[in-house]
Formats: sequence, structure tokens, C-alpha cells
Amino acid sequence: MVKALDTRKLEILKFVVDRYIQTGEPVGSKTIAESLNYAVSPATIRNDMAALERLGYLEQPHTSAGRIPSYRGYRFYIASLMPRRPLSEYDRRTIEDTLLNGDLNPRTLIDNAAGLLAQVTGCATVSASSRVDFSVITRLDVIPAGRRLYALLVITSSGAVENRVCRLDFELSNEQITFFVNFIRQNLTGMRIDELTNQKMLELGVALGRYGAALAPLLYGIYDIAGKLRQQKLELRNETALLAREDFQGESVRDFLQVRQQLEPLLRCGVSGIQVIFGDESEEFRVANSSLIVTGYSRAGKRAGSLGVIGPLRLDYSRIIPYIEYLSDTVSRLITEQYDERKD
Amino acid sequence: MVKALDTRKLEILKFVVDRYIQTGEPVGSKTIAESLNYAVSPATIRNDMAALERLGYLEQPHTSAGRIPSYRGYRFYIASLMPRRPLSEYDRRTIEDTLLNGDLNPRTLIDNAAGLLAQVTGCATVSASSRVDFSVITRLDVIPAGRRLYALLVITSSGAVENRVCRLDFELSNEQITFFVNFIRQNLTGMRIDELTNQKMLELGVALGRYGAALAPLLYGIYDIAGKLRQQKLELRNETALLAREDFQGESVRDFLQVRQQLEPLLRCGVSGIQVIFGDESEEFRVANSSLIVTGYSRAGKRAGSLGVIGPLRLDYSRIIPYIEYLSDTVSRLITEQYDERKD
DNA sequence: ATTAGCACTCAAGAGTGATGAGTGCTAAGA
DNA sequence: TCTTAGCACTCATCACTCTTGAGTGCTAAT
Repeated sequence: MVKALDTRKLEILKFVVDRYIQTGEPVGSKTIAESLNYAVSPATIRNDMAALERLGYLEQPHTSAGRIPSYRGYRFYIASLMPRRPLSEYDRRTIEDTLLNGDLNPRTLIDNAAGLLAQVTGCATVSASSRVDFSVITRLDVIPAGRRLYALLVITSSGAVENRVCRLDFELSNEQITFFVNFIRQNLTGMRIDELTNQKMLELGVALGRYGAALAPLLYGIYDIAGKLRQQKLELRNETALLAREDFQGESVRDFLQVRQQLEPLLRCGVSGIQVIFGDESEEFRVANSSLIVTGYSRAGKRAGSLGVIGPLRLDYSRIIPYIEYLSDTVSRLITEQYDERKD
Repeated sequence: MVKALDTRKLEILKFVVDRYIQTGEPVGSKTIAESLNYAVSPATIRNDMAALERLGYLEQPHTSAGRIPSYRGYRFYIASLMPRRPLSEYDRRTIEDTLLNGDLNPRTLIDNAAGLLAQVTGCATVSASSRVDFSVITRLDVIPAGRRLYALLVITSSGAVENRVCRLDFELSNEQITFFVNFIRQNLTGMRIDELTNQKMLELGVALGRYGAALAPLLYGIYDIAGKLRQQKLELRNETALLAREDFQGESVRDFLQVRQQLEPLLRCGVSGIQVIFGDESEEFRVANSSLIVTGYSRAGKRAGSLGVIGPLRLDYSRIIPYIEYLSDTVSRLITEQYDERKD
């Protein structure tokens, strides 16, 4: 008995995957023989392909068609056969500069990274910030922003800055603002954002005594900001770009409409390193003919969210994966560097 | 010669549009006769339909099919035949409360309105803020937000609050921050955001002398915020919901990919009142089988942006139009009320 | 002005046969 | 033992035809 996967079989498998990703057509023995400069005849290749099919790496759409990669084939390709090309120094520099020149608020940062990824890959991208965020409030402010309008500003130890504009039924004097700001600073600074419950805000309202009711919109505003910070944010971008691909029609499009709900649990469970999920294979991500490539990013070693691409099965994995890796690494590095652990 | 459009012809036209919107199938004479309880025979209706076709209100996909509305037919329907149902008190109340409880930053406000509209109509929505915004800067601040991280805060007279996080190569002392904040407040407060040019920021950099280079990221950050405020923001939402509609396939989807570029000029030119544009009819909005319903909203009588829906041609106009009207009116009212004209 | 009757049109769907790409198998050759 | 030529076989695709049925326009009668 020969070795199950000799060099030629590997070469054939790699060729089939590469070619199929490129053209979308099943690949036949004749084409392969040609590409190998007829080192062996099509018949030989047919034997090898039959073997690869028995092993589960290839499949046949119907009897008289060429072979296409199976999920297992794709997996093997990505793990072992795919050319590994790290990004050029120029690409790395460009990505890093773009991110550093943008808003460094962590949520915006990952959004920008996802935007770059979408631009570079032409696929839909998904970015998620983790739900478990133990950052604490480091700064609170209330700033007049118009007639009866007040901007609330909340800053957390992870560098997140959120503002929100609330309306009161009357104008506050400067003294009243100072009083309220001191009050909430005293009560909330240093508190973890998951401790800012509805209950807590009600207590503060009561503690404010006769001002409580009138200032309720501001307390609610703070609660709302905390909610925004606490919430796992899941952002899909460039969804429509998928539609331009001819291998993403009909069924796939319908499936894609529900993708948002499906992604939530999937992105929560954090696996490190690149993870590839195929749309028909898994329970959690059901989009016909498509694949999800995600990886996590982290702050000071703790998982902070996910970044990835949703594209057709026939994806130029070897080009896209390095981008995902570099972007998530860069985001991790930046949010870790700027993390203010002293205040934790 | 009889009156071109007698009551029965109007009734027939209305029925055809209603029915076609509902089912998407061409409507034949027999169906219409049935709906009229056979007051007249199908043959009579055929004569009327032929007349309506001659007048340009109906058309026939092919000889042996029923009639469908032409663009002119839709227009006439929207203008004169459509049932006009104003929103219920409950709906109005819910919309207003939802908006008032949210972030009242004008850009967020219109985003929230567009979100509600998308939710209620199940269509894609478009919201745009106008490019010409003569608001002035009323407040500037710099707040430490993490290690070497500084949040910039800009508030304008229209109630817009924007923040952005920048990174410096070193930490600033409290004195340095105060110095810089005073400096930019002196130089920029009261300035119109369209005056914050690159040139202006360079001048400030020079005026800062030996600190100029080190603080450049902050100046750039302010410039960037001004750019964000100045820019006409065009937001599409719920784009994927369109895909679920069976009358929105193939061609329409391809067209939709370019819709963004097409919309920019279209939303700039401000017409008051509801405007309906059909996808195959106009030069500016080319999406097969779809219609764009937009209206403007304004601040203190001056146009501030647009809000609308992109949907299939077969849209439940009588349900959707009241929502668009009420939402844009409410946004106009809120941003006008909270407009701080004293600082202008 | 309305209507019954009738011939006409045409999209959609089902069935047919030709085409050709690609296969598996077998037996002979290296 | 691996490789290969030859050959019969399979099956998607395409063009074509035929049938069906919905809906029409026209005409003559009411």
C-alpha cells in the first residue's frame, strides 16, 4: 500500500482548489494534465482524483463534471497547501498609519479596522466587541450643548469615550450643573460599567431628592451610555458587496438575511487564531455557499472582540487571511498599549 | 366625447394599482368585474382599460396578460386615488417618545428616525444631513482618556456633539492641557465649521511654536472632527431587507450596488414635500423596479437634510408616506426647538 | 353605452433529442 | 507496481417544439 497522499496527489489537490477558487467551474483531469505540462496523462490524474475523492478531499457535482473541493479539501488547503504570503512592509505601514490617524476610541478603532478589511477584500466583514468588559468609569461630565440640551460624556479605563445628548424641560444654571456633575462623579467614578444597573440609577435619583425627577433624563442618559458600552456590538459592513458575486445568489442571499442573529453566539465563544467556518457545514452559521473567517483580538491578553470576513466559499484565502491576522494583531496591540491599567 | 376619466375608470385604475401592489400579478378584466360585484361585464371593463392604457395610466407586459400601472399610473394613484390615513395618536406618541428618549445629537436623531422608518416599513431607508451647515463652534475640550490618549470634544451651535480620541507620543501635564485648551478655545470658539480649513490648523500649529509639532495630532483631530461635521453624511440602512422581496432580484440588486453614488446629488437638491422618484424613469436614480420616496427636514426653516425610503415599485405607499411625513416633521421640530440661535 | 361571442396572442411549462465534457474501467505497456 | 490508451457511459445544458390557459381586441347584437 502506498502513502495515501503522495506529492502528486497534493499537487493535484492544490491545483483543483486554486483553480476552482479562481474560476468557479469544476476542474477536470484534462485541465490538470495540461497544467502539469503533461508529466502524466489524464488517466493517471483521474485515478488520483478518484483516490482524493475516496479520502473526502474532493467531490463531484455530477458524474460527468470535474471535481470541486469538499469542505475537508478547503480545510486541508488552508492549513497546509495554501501559499503563505505575509503582507508587504508597505501594506503593514499603510494599515497602521490609517488606524493611528483615526479615532482611537476602541470601538471606532475596530470599526475602522473592519472598514479597511472590507475595502481590501471586497467582502462583507464582521466586527464584534466582546460583551464582557470590566472597564471602569474614569471620567464623567455634563456640558451644555444647546437650548435645554446637555451632552453627557463618559470615559472608561479602556479608553472608550461616549457622548449622548439629553434634553431637560428647563435650563440648568452653572451651579446646578456643577452640583450634578460632582454628585455623579462622587457616586460613579471608579465603578465598573456592568454595575451601572437600572436599580443603581434609581437609587441616585432618590438620593437627589427633589431634583431627582427633573434630572431623570440625565440619569437615564448615563444609564443608556453604560448600556451602549456594556452591549456586545456586532457590526456588519459591506454586506451588499457580496451581491455582486455570481456565486452568491438565490438561497445564499436569503440565508444571509438572518446571518446577524446567527453570528452573535458564534463570535462570543473565543477561540484564538484564525477560525474558518463553512456555511453548510456548521449548525451555527447557515449561509449556503459561504464561509466565515474570524479571529479574535484582545486587550492585555484578555479577549476583547472578533474580526472577520464573510464571503463565498470560493474565497482567495491566501490573500485574505494575512490581512485579518495583521489587522486583528494591530488592533490588539493598540488597545493594549493605550490601556490605562493604573485606573483599573 | 365623454369625460376622459369618469368615475368607473378611476375606480378601475385604483383597483388595478391596489391589487398589483398587493399581488405583483397583472390584473385582468375578469378579476376587476368580480371585485365590482359584476356591476358591469368584463368586456366593458376591457374597453375602459384600453382607454386607460391610451391615456398612459396602465400598461400591458404582453398581449395576453392583464394590466399593470405605468409610472404615470402610480403618480396619479399617489396624488389622487390612494387612501390617506394619518398615523394614529398611538403611533405618533410612540415615535416622538422614542426619539426624545434617544440621543438628541442631530445626526444621531436623524439616524434614529431612519432606523424607526426602516423598522416600520421593512424597506431600505436613506437619511442624509445637508452639506451646508453654518453652525459655529460653541465649545471645545480636551480630556485625558487613557495612557497618552486624549479625547477631543467639539460642540456646535446646532447641538452637534462629536468626540474623537487621539494619541500623543507622551503624556501631557494638567497645565499643558489647560494651556492647549485655552489656546484653541480662544482661536476657534465662534468660528463656523467650514472655516476650519487645513490652512487654519497649520497656522495654529505654527502659532503654538515649539509645541506645534508635538500637539499636531490634536490639531489634526479637531480638523478631522470639523470634516466629519462639514461632510454630508449619507446613511443607508436595512439594505438587505430589500433582498427578501421577490420583486427585487437580478438586475435590481446589481443596480442597487451603485445606489450610493447616485443618491448624493439627488438628496442635495432640496424639494419640499414628499417626492417620489421611480427607478427606471429618472436619470439620477437607476434601480430597476424600485422607487425612492424622500422628503426634506429642516432647522428653523432652513433645509437640514433628507429622509426617505427605497423600496420596490410595488410599495404600500398609503401606509409608508404618512410615516415619512411624520418622522421628518418631528425631526424638524426637535432640531429647531433645541437650536441655540443665541450663539449664532 | 353595454355586452356576448369569438378569434387571436403570447408566456410558461413540459417534453425531446443532440452535444460534449468528463468520468470509470479494462487491458496492455513500462 | 505504476502508468496509459481506448472506450463505453453518464448527465447537465441548450435549442426546439408543442400544449395550455389566461387575457385580450373586435364585431355585431342589445
